[in-house]
Amino acid sequence: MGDTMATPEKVLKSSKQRDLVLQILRSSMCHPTADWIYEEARKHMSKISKATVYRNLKILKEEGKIRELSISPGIARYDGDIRMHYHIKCLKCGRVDDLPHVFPQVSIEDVGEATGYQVHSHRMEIMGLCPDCQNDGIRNNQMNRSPIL
Amino acid sequence: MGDTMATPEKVLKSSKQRDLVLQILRSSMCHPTADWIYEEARKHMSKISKATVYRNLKILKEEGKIRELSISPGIARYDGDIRMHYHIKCLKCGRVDDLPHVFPQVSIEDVGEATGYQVHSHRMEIMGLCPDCQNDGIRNNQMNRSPIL
DNA sequence: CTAACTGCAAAGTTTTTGCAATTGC
DNA sequence: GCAATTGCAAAAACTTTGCAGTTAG
Repeated sequence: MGDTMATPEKVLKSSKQRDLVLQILRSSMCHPTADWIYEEARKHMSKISKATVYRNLKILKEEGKIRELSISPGIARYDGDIRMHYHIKCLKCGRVDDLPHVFPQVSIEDVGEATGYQVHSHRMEIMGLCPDCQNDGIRNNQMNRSPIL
Repeated sequence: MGDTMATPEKVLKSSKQRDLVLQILRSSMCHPTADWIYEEARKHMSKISKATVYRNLKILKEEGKIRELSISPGIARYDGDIRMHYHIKCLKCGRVDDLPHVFPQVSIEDVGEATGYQVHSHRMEIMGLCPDCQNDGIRNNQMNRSPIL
């Protein structure tokens, strides 16, 4: 027969570690890096390993429960909010905020016709100076947030 | 201490290596990675080192002559076209194309008022399947690291 | 029971840095 | 000359993988 075998679907088990990673991501507002999540996780589960964090981020991403962002070149960041939304990023301190959902929708679908692409999704990133960085000309960036670009 | 000294501005010298990197980037249409640029550069200057490529990419970026893209999580890509334009990326093969400049402008500046940010620039990335990938096997949803490039 | 999951350590990638020699101005 | 630049190699930063032991179903 034609190889019509179903996908060798992997059956997931639950794990404390994966739950923790997801919970951290959902309750943080800073679009953190894997390393930041790892440090956070150690506070609740001291023996958790970085490999486990990376593996679970990958699984959660494939499950569609979290999103992997390309905001900083050379480093992946994660977002526990999978709803369609835009980001705004500070050029000075690297902080990334969510844009209010009311941001005007563009009719992206038209792009498909122009390019031949079959459009699935889109993302907009706006860059500038956050309120804090506009004020202090001092290099008081990063606060308690995750790493800088 | 009235440290009012002017910026210790660094005076750039020209170098064959930097010129080569810039020329490669301007004549390539594939939004390449640093490594791709390095391999390309070796074809013209066999002794060039990867460190030199990285250093020059950084300098060119700071000079504003090229742009660093965040398209693929965990790896930086570069663009020799610094004009404002959008990108469209294939979810299957990872290829990144430019969008026609006619793409409708959004009034981004309004975002400043809503967020308190001082807006400098913005970028839009649209994702989907490129014409080639729409045809062959239907194993989409891969989010792979572009095998192309 | 057994396949998924974990911690650890080792390896793989991508990017940066220290240093002596070279080069542009 | 002097500082910017280079090649090399080593280090740092980020991510994945192999393996033996553990755990959920």
